[in-house]
Amino acid sequence: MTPASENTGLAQLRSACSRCSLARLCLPMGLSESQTCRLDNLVEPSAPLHADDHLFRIDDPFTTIYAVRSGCFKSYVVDGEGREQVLGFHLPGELMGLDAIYTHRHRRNAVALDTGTVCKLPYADLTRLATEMPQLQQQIMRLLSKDISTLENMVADHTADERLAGFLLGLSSRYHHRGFSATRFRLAMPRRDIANYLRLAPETVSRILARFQADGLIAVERRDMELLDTERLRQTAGEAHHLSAPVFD
Amino acid sequence: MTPASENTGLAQLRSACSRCSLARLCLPMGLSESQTCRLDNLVEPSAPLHADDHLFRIDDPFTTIYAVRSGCFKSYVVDGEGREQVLGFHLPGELMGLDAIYTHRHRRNAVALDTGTVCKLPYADLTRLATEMPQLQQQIMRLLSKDISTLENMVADHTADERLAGFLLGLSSRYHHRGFSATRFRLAMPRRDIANYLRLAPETVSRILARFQADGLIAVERRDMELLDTERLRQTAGEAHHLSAPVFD
DNA sequence: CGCTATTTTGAGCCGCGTCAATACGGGTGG
DNA sequence: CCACCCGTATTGACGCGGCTCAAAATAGCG
Repeated sequence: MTPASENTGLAQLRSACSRCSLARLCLPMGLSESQTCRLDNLVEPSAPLHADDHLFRIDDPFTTIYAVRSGCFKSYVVDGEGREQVLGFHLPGELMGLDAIYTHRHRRNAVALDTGTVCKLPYADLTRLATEMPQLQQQIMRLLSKDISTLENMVADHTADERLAGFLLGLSSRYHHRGFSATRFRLAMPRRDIANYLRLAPETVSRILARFQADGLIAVERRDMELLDTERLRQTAGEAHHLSAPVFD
Repeated sequence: MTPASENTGLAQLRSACSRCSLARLCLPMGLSESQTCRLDNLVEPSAPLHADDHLFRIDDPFTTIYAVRSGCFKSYVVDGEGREQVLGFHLPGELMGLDAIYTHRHRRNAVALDTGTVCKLPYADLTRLATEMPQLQQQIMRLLSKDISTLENMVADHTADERLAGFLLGLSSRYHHRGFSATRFRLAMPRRDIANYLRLAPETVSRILARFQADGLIAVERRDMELLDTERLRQTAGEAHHLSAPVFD
């Protein structure tokens, strides 16, 4: 192998947002090709992670923002009584760690739900680049602002039916934007995590999924989900259109 | 009056973050004196607003970030069935409108609860200045990130007791940071708004306040609130330390 | 094939919302 | 100064959505 091809190989391995199929969903969204190349130099790809591998834990010093490259991740906190509280599921192209900017320490734990990889973005380098690149600054602020909008959606007091319907529609939309089917997908997370995320009991999730199925809204078999009647599902969700963080629309 | 003194007068009127007692809580936090002066040139003070005056409404084009200078403001959305949903109360030094960055349109309504004033910050100018002033960029991102943390606090499924105790402690902390008493303050908002913000029924708020009073935690008379036992109040709040957006600690 | 984690199903109960009535307070006009 | 009125707040009775506890069914895995 020649040094030249070695370099090319290394550059590809080093990340190449410019060639990443997720670029239009991720941090490079809206950046020009040359701007994306400058971003490439910051990004460091991770070794493959496996289920239960943690990316960071609460109170870890905040140095890095993580972008999901493949797989599905979960972020959560643990309260004083040891109860887990799921705060989000993160699909490829989505960022994790943004809420740590304020405290300089992570405010959540982040863990892989299955095998996956991430891109690491050193925050100091990222902000330095952002001062030189107004579009990147804009993009970071837009992503922060979007997280706020999504959380605002979460705080509304929806019924269990609305929450679950909204969650399924949100997942559907996110998978669709990534080139997967909007109506058939595999749930990366157990019922327990879905229930916890939606602030419901696992039993409630099971019961409602069963009823949705009886009503012909969905066909569900363990982790395999099919949306049969998205229109009625949307009516059921009501205001909770996209109960699934972060939202892409 | 000489032109010089006219200019000085105008500059003071034009805002003077440099002289504002709220500077250490607001956007200028962490900026040097000369940096704050550059911010001064952007800021435009508002005419006094009265109760029920709106700053902006949902779907208004987003051009401006608002900083509360005096008074108390409420932000809320209205859902499809016409029900109001309170998303936050905003005290002096706090910013409103940050969640509109993503969509370029406002996602909430903002209204004065009593007589008050705000500072208007044109967003385009602000981001332009931020590219030249890394500390300002940092500060905006920190404030965005803090809003995320606060909302994360809100989404946890606390009991009604925890929510209300957390809300009172949050208000207490915010008043304290502004130089007011941490134990005696006047509620700027009616019970209905408190209940709505905490996702409770107004009747529930009344009942719990009555019980808190019977238990010696507080003394409350209409809008006048006194915290008698903050320690037990904190125990009651549990994880909901600061159920009041945005948080300052 | 047995072991364990996950999911489903059933029974009972409790926190909080809903509905309704009452009390309070601040403003207005006589 | 008092009578009246209306919005806000309180208090009580009752019902329901979703949680808890318990047990059975199913799937993944060594």
